[in-house]
Amino acid sequence: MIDLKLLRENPQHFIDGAKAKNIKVDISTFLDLDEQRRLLQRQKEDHRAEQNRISKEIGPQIGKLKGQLKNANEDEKSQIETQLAELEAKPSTLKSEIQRLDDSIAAIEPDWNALLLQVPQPPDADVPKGESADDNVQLRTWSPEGFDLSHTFAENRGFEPKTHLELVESLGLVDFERGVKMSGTRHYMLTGNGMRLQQAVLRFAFDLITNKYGYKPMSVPVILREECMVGTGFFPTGRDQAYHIEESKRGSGHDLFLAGTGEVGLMGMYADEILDSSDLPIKMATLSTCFRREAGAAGRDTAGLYRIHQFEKVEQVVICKADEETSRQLHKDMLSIVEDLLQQLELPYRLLQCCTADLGSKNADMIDIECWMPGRGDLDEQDRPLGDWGETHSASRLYDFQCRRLNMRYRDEDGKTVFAHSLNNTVLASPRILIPLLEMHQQKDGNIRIPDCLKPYMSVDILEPTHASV
RNA sequence: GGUGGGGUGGCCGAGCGGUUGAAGGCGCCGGUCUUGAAAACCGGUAAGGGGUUCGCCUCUUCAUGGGUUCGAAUCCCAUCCCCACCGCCA
Repeated sequence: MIDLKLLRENPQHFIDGAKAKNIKVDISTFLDLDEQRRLLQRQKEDHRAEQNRISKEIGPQIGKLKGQLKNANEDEKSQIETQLAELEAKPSTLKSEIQRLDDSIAAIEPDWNALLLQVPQPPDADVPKGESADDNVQLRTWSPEGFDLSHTFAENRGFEPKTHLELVESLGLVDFERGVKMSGTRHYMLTGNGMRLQQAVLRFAFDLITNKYGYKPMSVPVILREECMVGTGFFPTGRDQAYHIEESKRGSGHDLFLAGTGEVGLMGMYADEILDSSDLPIKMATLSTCFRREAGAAGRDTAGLYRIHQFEKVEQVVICKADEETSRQLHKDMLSIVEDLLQQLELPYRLLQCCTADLGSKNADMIDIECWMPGRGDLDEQDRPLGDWGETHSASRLYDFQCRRLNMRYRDEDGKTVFAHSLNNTVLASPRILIPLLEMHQQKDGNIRIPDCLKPYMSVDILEPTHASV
């Protein structure tokens, strides 16, 4: 959520921000509603103040009279009752007026609130303007020794690469058919060494972030209440991307949603809390199953492990003090952890500065990391893919946007409560990471070399075409 | 699923129709004492919204939403959540 005061002071900044992000939200209607709401509220409060004043004045009188009433004779009784009726009638016009104002406010509030939740965080000034993901800016690339990104895979390695689809088939690493049989399109099963490799790479990533970089290991719920989804900024905009469990329709409690990322649980855990500032920055990592409906992606990346409904992800989240320098530095730190990881995995990657149009509603700034995937991209004359970058990581910098929505604060030196800043980044998501891992480490004979960093986590050094079920 | 008990400030906890925004304690801040610290003692210490001549003023908030009442933390209804025991069960 954006800062309402800032919006009132400088609406143009938010109008421009939404426009840069290609997000449609009617800010001028919101401001009208906001003005009306404030006016009504002020009137109501004036009436309330008056009512409270009267109430304080007549309260003790009523109490006294009621006491007298008990041991009064008939004449006195009727006199006292008249006085009581007079006193009790005093606030009645105020009451009905307050009721009327309340009703008016209640009529405005839902629209007011819905619009406020839709106002996106404006992109930072140093984020490049753009119309689509095509305008993202490459910051730098890295590739392991002996792999020159200006040449094709074949030129580097001396043989034509197979795609990950071909590799998982020949090596028996994935069973797509049965995954689809049970759950439908975009489902899969990792089998044998496929599952071993995924477990290895996840565990390697989790150990790296928690042991080497000191992030606190956490488990999180992935079935969450709507408040968590709204609080983290995934709702209302991304509502159709989440699986919805309609528990309320079964007469029990409330609805639940499946999280698309561990971030929801890691951030939601501190909702409505005032954190101890000496605990900041809080650095946490979780390994969780992620669920995405991929609504609107029909027809895109339908084959293979790239775009699927269920996957595993190691996620890093940082909650820090509300200081731009601090959160910018932490953002860089989080990216460098991923660079360390990908370098150990010996996977070529590039850093992409996302342009304004690609940021989504919650981010002030986002940097994606893409790995080189030889099996992706346009096809050559032989109908073989030329290779392409594929997104594997996304590092978000959000200022206080999430913490505001989650009502997550800390106390600063002066004892004032301040909304914290939050950041998050992928550490590693699988099976998507298996695509570059398999494609880049394939050998001429079709086997897969296991990089050194994964060897402690694997029972084999090389993946060979053994029987799929082993 | 059944029965019972609960949800109060940063935390613990009292209050069960009227100066209760809320006793008491812990924590935190300031002071006295001390060479310094601790202890002890004294004082202060909620959040959010609106307005402001930036001194303050004002409204809301005791799980949430309704209701009763001149007046609700306190009574009634609904919902959510937590705990205990029993049943079932991975």
